[in-house]
Amino acid sequence: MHKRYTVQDIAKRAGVTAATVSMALNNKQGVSAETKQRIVRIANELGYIPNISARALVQQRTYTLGLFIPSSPSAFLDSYFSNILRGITEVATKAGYLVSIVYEDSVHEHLTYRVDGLILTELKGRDPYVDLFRKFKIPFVSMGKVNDTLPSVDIDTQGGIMQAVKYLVSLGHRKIGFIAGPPKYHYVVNRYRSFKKALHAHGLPLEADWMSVAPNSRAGGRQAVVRLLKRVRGAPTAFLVCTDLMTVGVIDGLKDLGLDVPHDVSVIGFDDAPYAELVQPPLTTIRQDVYLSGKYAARMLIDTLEGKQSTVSVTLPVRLVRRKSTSTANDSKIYT
Amino acid sequence: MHKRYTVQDIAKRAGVTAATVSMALNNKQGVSAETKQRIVRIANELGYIPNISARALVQQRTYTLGLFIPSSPSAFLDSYFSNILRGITEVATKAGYLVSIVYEDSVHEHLTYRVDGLILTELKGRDPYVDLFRKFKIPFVSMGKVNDTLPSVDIDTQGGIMQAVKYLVSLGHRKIGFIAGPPKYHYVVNRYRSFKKALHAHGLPLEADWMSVAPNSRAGGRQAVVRLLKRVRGAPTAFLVCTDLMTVGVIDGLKDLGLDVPHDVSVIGFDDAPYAELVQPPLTTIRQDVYLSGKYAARMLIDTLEGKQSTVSVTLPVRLVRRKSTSTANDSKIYT
DNA sequence: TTGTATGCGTTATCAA
DNA sequence: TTGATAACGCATACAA
Repeated sequence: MHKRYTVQDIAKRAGVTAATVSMALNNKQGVSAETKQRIVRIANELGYIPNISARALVQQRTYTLGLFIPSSPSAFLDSYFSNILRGITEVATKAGYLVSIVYEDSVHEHLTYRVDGLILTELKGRDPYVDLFRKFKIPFVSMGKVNDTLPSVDIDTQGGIMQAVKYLVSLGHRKIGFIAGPPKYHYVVNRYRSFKKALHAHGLPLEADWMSVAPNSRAGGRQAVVRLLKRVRGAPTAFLVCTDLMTVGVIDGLKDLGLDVPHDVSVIGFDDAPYAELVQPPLTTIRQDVYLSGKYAARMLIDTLEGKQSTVSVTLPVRLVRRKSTSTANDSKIYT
Repeated sequence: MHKRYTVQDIAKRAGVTAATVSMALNNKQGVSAETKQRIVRIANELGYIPNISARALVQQRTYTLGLFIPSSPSAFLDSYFSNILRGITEVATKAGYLVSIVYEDSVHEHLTYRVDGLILTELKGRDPYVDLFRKFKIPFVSMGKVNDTLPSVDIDTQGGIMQAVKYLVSLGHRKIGFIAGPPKYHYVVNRYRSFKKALHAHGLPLEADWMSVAPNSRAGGRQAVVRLLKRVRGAPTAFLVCTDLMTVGVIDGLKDLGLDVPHDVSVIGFDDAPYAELVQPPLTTIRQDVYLSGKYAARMLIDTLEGKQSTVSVTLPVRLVRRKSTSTANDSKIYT
């Protein structure tokens, strides 16, 4: 690249000093309109770009946001991170921030001097990192609520699951089971709790037997539903499943047992992953807009970094997408 | 965070000067073993972490790698970026580098002072950015070969497609068509060229009519195959498709025409996207290891940044994954 | 083998 | 409203 101009270069040409240039370019008060105009013009002509490192050094800030990702993210298979990253990066860029990836393994190296704040994903129940970040006083926003005091971007899990259960009830289902992922994750227990509330709201029974836990994977879903149906009599005619990924496995498992989706059993997933409409049958699922979540998270984090008043938490809407994995209740087959 | 120690702090405690500390910590020659040992010990005790901004300022380097992503990446639906990012970040972190995301829209802001080098994805035919980066003298490694002189990490497209065609031939197919994505992308023309070569190697005819171009999307695949089969007589019994995503659409389109995959027509995809084994039928496809590609790219870029001898390009193997979208040739239906 | 001096480019403080 | 000066933390050239 040709030459990298500095405030000095601009100062010289504008017949002022570097300090004035700095003030002018940063819209500080105390610079006359004319000189400011002149300085800005010269800066543009020269294609001046400030040296972030120098600014960072004096201001003790890096102007970069970190996206914190657990080492073995369970959501890696789908496009969760692509989307969240796009949302974050879009608003961060506009605000002059860079977005960096921080993996669990390397938190310590990056904690100091590399990022001004973090956006946290896939938090676990008692997450040691939350404590670490608080101790280090590094600002963060969590994707998914941790507790009521910590800043977070959450989705309306409750509302989404309420829609799903309501829809199942409208199809005649009264016995609804739940297939859960690992309960160490916040989002998993949130989804389960919401499920319980939704059942209650509809006056439906909650049978402990109708719940099954497994890893968040296709194999997990399969295994969970097979185990459940083998041990239970008077089984559910419908299942709410923790994630779309597990839902695919649940459909496998049902098929193993000679049960057809949606003819014999209805299933509803969560997330609306890209493959949700690709699989057979296309999944009825609760869609969340991860891209939008990313934008909110970045906005909130940047606001707090810049000392602006920021909402401590937002809850974004979700909506039920009706596809082919659900139909009217049909007890005949299950009861044999 | 408690206190951030500097080289000064260490120097004071070690009874030496900051310069010596710097040299010791960076393994430069000219520091006695004892003092070096002492300095290192103190640094560890204090939990010293160097201030990257200060270092960057003096060395004119940022110690961050940029992953350059087009604004509307066609591969966004699948986990391409998640995987590549993971590969890049793993090796970058170990080498002390941070990885940042650079979107097309914001290249200019980030070009200077924010990244030391770039890893390029989804390059187009005459990519203006390549010229820009060369003009700015910013080192880069491209995912997918641009030309013979520019550093790149590529996959053995030729080998993979050869395997695929060979497999189809072994199943009795002699009339093989090709469904292509937008020819502005390098990878698309690479795949098509390899296809032509593979046909030639097996003495198979290449009919211009058996090729169809469409956007890299599910709808694109569907549309491409339907158009092709409507205008052509004596149609192919098998298709090679540019991406798994389009392959899903091709299967849709075939079904529209009353054709079953794999009974009537065989199809082979490319990439082995996460959903490749989730769809019906599970796709036979050419698998590439994007994660590994990311690791190589990061390694190469860091080597060049640090002045080490680096390979200008590597070609990683791919392999044919046989699933259910292919079977023995069956002309009966098509010919009616 | 170690110390001294200097500069990287910016912002901030204070004086003019 | 502007200028002079210092400081951020580190690395390096050169002197001791």
